[in-house]
Amino acid sequence: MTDVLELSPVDLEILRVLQNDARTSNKDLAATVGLAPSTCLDRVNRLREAGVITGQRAQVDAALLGRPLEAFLFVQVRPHRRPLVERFVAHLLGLPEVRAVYHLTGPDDFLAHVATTSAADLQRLVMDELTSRDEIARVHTNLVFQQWQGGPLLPPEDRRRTAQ
Amino acid sequence: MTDVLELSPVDLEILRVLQNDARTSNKDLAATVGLAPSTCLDRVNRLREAGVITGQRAQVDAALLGRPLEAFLFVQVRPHRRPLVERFVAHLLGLPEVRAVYHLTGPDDFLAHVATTSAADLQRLVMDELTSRDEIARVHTNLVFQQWQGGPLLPPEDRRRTAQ
DNA sequence: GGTGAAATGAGTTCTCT
DNA sequence: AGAGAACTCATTTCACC
Repeated sequence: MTDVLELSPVDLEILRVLQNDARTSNKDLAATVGLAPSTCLDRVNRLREAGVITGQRAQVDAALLGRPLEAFLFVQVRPHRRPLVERFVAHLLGLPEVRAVYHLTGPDDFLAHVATTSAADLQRLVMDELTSRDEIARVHTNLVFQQWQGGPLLPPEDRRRTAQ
Repeated sequence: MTDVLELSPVDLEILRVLQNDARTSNKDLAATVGLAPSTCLDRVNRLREAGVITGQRAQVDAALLGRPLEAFLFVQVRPHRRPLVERFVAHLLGLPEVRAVYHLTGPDDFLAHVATTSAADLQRLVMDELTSRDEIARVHTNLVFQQWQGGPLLPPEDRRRTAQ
């Protein structure tokens, strides 16, 4: 848990591989980065303990799960005070449609990424779960046409993107 | 690759567990969902082949990697035509700061989630990589104060959130 | 579809460098 | 910090229900 993290080139390679596929076996990972499996396992464990790797989650196809309509909701919370805001965020995170919530600067305080079954479901979400609440001043809704994920996140000095 | 996916309660349990931790061992997963390991492995493979599970990525702490300042960039692309838009998105995805890109409805066409090293780095990103391009009409920048991830994404009929 | 045993292969520990 | 052997345990296959 040091503030100044020393990440060797090998660590960066590990982070790159695991951000592409978190289920890469330790044996394969070791071969890719040029270490013995035992040594490689050690480095991965260090990265976990240091908090650099925070978790690994399976990603799912929202449309195949019956949620083909995604949207971003821009929400203005009226008295922008902490207790109200915390309860509002907790409420959002309890909804099955919510993929992520962001607290932002700017005129709209919160941004929620949601995945809904239909336009009717989206309308219900906005009206019954958001605008019906006292603390919600305004909600703007924008649909998601398409989305892309960036490559692995790496420290600034190691700018190189690999082919894969 | 069927259009109508039949997801049993066991499949949903599997999706829930793997969205929490994609490295859950097949043995543990089988025990959790109440199947023999061999059967469980079969179901997970089916979910992969059906495209329901699209991948699994390690998540990293952007701040610990030296990127403590995250932001959303709202970008208006001027002639909103396909070839221009595709090159613009490809350019964005090639930048090491970009975590995700979304094509949206509304006045701002694109939304980019970025992780930068500093305000100066963010300024450079906006000015040198975005506003300097001919097709970019406008960029609005909002900083991210805090962010939260929603729970596992599940089909609409199975609304229940588990305790975790 | 589900199971359990058997074979294969990986994860993990330990000692040594 | 890294390596390699040895041990342990999980993954995967297959014949059967």
